Amino acid sequence: MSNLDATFSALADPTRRAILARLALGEATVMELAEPFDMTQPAISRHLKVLEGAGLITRRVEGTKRPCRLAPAAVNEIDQWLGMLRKALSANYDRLDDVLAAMKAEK
Amino acid sequence: MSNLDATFSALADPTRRAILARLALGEATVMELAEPFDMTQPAISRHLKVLEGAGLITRRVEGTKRPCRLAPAAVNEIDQWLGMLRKALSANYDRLDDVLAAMKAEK
DNA sequence: CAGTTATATAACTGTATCTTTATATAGCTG
DNA sequence: CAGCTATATAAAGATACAGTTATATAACTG
Repeated sequence: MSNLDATFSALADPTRRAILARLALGEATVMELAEPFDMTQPAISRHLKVLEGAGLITRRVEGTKRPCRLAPAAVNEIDQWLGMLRKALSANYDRLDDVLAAMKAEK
Repeated sequence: MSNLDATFSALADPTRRAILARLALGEATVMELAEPFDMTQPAISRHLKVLEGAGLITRRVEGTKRPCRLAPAAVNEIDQWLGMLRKALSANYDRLDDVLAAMKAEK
């Protein structure tokens, strides 16, 4: 599984995106992350494992707690890949034949 | 299923990302898209349906062909969501306590 | 119109994913 | 050390997904 596979499929789950949104506010432990969800702790642990595997978060050990925080690597990787699409899209936008085709398709 | 769910899970598949990469070079028909893959035509048709459902491509009718092209909507949506993470990551990077914690974690 | 081409849909199979309950581990605390 | 807290792992079930073959549709072509 390529790293992009792991990253995109990690982001495909709304619970995991919500966890990331929470971590955007700052570090949090597993219990803190689990609290807003109507879901058991093991389920959250698994989601965190997926996020960590994708390089979207890191965890450190602090006694019995495992505080999580956002990691930049995966986001950079996505950005890089999306860059290819963005570039193609803006290039297409500038091409006259594409614009005309789009207009025809709209009617 | 939120639109982000659809978009990210569409991108989680390497075949679909390859199809998008191909479309970044310009419009292509289903057969043209299927050709490089060791996979049957129905499988590709399905992938295209997923990409269309996610708003990543559009198709027009041209006789018996259905040429596909990239669509900007989904990419914009992703960019917007990733923006939240990017912002949080750069904010964290600037915070001294986070930097120190990261250094401690490294040892 | 018959045959071929381009694409879609259906039914099915195998595998992966999300969630749960039950249990294990490891640190903290009285 | 007994028991509580924070987290992880395992087994199991339900649902979703990617692929296949077989078949349908609909437009071109001679």
